[in-house]
Amino acid sequence: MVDLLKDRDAWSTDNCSVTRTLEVVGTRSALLVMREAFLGTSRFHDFARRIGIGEPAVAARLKELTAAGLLERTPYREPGRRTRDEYRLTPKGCDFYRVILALREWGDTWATDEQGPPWRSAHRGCGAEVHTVMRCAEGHDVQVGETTPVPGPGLVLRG
Amino acid sequence: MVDLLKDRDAWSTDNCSVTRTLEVVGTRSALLVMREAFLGTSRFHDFARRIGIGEPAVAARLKELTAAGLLERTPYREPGRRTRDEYRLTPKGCDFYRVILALREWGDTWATDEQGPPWRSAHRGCGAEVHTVMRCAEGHDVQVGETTPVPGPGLVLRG
DNA sequence: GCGCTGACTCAAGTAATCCGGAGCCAGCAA
DNA sequence: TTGCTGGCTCCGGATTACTTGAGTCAGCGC
Repeated sequence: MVDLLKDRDAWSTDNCSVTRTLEVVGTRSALLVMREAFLGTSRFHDFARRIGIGEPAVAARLKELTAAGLLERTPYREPGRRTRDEYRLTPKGCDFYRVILALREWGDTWATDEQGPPWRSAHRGCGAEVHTVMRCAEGHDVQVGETTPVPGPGLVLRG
Repeated sequence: MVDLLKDRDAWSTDNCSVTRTLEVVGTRSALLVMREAFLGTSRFHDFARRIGIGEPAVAARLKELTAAGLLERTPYREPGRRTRDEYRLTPKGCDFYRVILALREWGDTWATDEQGPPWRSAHRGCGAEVHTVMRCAEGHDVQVGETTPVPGPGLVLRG
C-alpha cells in the first residue's frame, strides 16, 4: 500500500474532499452564514444584521448555499404581512454542524480572550456540553496525532 | 437562563470563537495549507506545488500561520545543501486536525464524485478508519440535531 | 573568489469579495 | 389606487486574495 505521507508527491489532491467542501463554503462569510443558521437565524435581514455583513454579500451566500443544497427556501407568512421565504437547513446543511462545532471548539481552546466564548453547545435533554471527538471504526477513542492518512477509492497516482 | 435560539437578537457574536478562528484560517488557501501540513508537507516549495497556488500566496499564509502559532519554523539541513527552515505543526496547529477532518468528512459524504475520495484517516495502530463524532460531557453520543446553543462565560447581552 | 541552486520576495495586474447607497418590486393596508 | 414596508438587487468603488514573472539572497561546491 502506498505510504501517503512519505510519497506525498506520488498522488494528487485534485479530487480532495477538503477542496470540494471549500468550493461550497470556502469564504469567511459562507461559514458565518452557516453558523447563524445553526443559531436559529432564517431570514434575510437577520443574517445581514447578526453577522455584520452587507446585504449583497448575504444575498450571494444564501443563493450559493441554497444552490449547493445546504439551505432551502420555504415560504412563510406573518399575519398582516406578505408571503416571504425563509432559509432553513437541509439534512446536507445540518450535517455541516460538526465543521462549525470543530471551528468553535478550536477557537474556544486557542483564541478566546479572558472572558471566554459567548456560546457553547449542549446536548438537548441531558444539558451537558457537547464537543467533538475522533473515533475509529473499531470503537477506539483517537487522539490528535494518532491518525495517519491512508488511500481512498479515488486515489489518483501521478504519471 | 437566556434562550439563545429564541432571543438571538438579545446577544452579540462579536467575541464568537468561530469568528476568531476564521480570523486566523478564514481563507481557502490557509485551510489548504493546514491540510497539506497534516499530509506531511513541511517545505515552502512543496506547499506551493501540492496545493497548486502561487508562491507569494504560500509565503503569506505560512507567515500568518506561523505568527498565529499554528506552525513553527525549524532549521533543517540536507547533506550538501545549505541550512533551510521547514514548517512544522505546533500543538496548537495539531489540534486543528479535527477541523480539517470535519471538512473532509463532510466532503466525503456530500461532495464526492463516483470514484470517491483520494484519502481517508486511519487510526495508527489498529488501522481502522477515523471519523469525528459528537459527545456530551455525560458521555452520551450526540447526533446532529440533538444540540442546542447555551450561553458561555463571555456572553454579551445587547443594550 | 565564482557560479549555481533553491527558498523566498517584490511588483504589477487580475479576480473575487465586500461595502454603502440607491433602487426595484410585491403585496398588504387603507 | 395609492402609499408604505421590507425583502432583495443593482451599481460603483474600495479592499483583499491570488497569479505571473522577475528578482534577491544565502551559502554550498568548486
